Amino acid sequence: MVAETAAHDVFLDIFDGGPTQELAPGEVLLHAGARADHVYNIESGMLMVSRTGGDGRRQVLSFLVRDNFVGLTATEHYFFTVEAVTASRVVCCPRRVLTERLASDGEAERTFMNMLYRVLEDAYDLVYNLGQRNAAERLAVFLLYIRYWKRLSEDITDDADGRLDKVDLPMSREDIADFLGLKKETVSRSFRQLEERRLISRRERTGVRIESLPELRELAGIRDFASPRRLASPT
Amino acid sequence: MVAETAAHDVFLDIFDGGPTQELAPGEVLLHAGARADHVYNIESGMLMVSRTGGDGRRQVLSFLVRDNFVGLTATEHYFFTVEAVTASRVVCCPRRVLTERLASDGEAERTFMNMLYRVLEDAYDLVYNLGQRNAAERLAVFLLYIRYWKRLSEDITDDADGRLDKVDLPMSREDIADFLGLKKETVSRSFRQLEERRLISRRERTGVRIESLPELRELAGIRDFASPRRLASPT
DNA sequence: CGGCAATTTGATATCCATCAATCGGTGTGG
DNA sequence: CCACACCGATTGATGGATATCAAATTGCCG
Repeated sequence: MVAETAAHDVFLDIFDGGPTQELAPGEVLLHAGARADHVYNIESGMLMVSRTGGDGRRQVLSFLVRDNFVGLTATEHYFFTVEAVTASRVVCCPRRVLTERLASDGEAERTFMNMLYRVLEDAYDLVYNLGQRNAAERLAVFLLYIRYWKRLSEDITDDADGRLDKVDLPMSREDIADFLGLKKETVSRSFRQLEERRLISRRERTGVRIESLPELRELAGIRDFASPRRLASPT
Repeated sequence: MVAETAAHDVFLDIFDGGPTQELAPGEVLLHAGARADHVYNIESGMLMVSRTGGDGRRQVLSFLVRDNFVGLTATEHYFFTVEAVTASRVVCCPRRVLTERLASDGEAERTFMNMLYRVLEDAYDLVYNLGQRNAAERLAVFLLYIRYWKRLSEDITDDADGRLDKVDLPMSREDIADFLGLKKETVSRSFRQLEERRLISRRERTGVRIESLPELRELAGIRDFASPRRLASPT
């Protein structure tokens, strides 16, 4: 895990001293179809990547946190829309700078490619989740996913005091629904179901406490997430 | 498109003279979890990439045809299982050879990375399909997907004689179901539904003729597939 | 405290899964 | 060449999970 961070740092310096941008909740950082001129790194907050069909149906593809990349694409245009879930700060870097860095630095390029592989594995995790699991199982996977991110973005290695079992869900029920391929009412009912089975408890709007991690994992059918770090997301 | 093929050829030569392997329908080329020692290129036939959960649920992640890569992974082990759908022939190459080639040849590495991006876009297409569309829509997308592959693998650029509208589905209904997150009975009923709406007609087990491409596209909610080529698939 | 938006809860409808036959093609042996 | 058996696909009947529509509640912010 530490090695992973170090590897990532190999080219994080392209953002050093770059202009930062503050985003309010709901603010859009970049639109699907716009020219892909820049890449961003997240300094704080949470962003959301989504794709909306011609008929308005929206699929949320991922949630991004600190040190995740935004704006990666092989083409001239962004494929997805990225917006802020919570107040966030991002650093900007011309896409050309990243490109040139990768072209001139073999180690950076290999590291970057490993990042892409991880993102791909995440995408396939989501495919499995949507294709094979029911509503409660999808929500269980989602909670473990968020918990995992929290560990990473807060650099928690030891969880003796159980901080990891209190996860915060700043996104709306509808955002969660669009991520899990469900409707918001079904998400609500699935929360209640997990609560009645004593796997979680809730406080206020966004707070969830994991009461039984083993049972939640069993429901999710997951030992743990395979990828040691989720670093990038193309758009 | 031509440029794309040329770009691909940049490192296809690593397979030159390599040992080939014949696969019978249903034969497994590589297992999830096995050591990732080799990569393969498909010379003929069709393969299928899938992932099976601890409880036996299976998600098919993609179907692969000529010149698709098999066995790509960032880790020491394959993540997915790859098996033959039809009788197939693959060429083998030690993974190290590919790695070294990419490390020493910047152009090859960039080309390879673009392949990865395309695979990622495919994966997100599938996410949208599973998360947001109903059974008939998913099947419509699948048919267009197969049709698109056929165009690529047979190098059809002009379709004056309508060959593209006759697509062949060599995989079983269950394979299709596991790809689309449905059950085989639902796939059957969805075929019938498309037939009753006169969007397709069927001959024998595997033959489908697209009777109204515009209407099929409208149902799928797709103008066309964005990626000019689908080249690789990690495992 | 009051009002608004998000969430939850409730009632019902729809779609897909499940279970159970039947069909149909394919291959085999008489 | 035909009869039969087998296996995948289709069709039918029913059940269950999620969507939809509507109302009540909660939390949030002025």
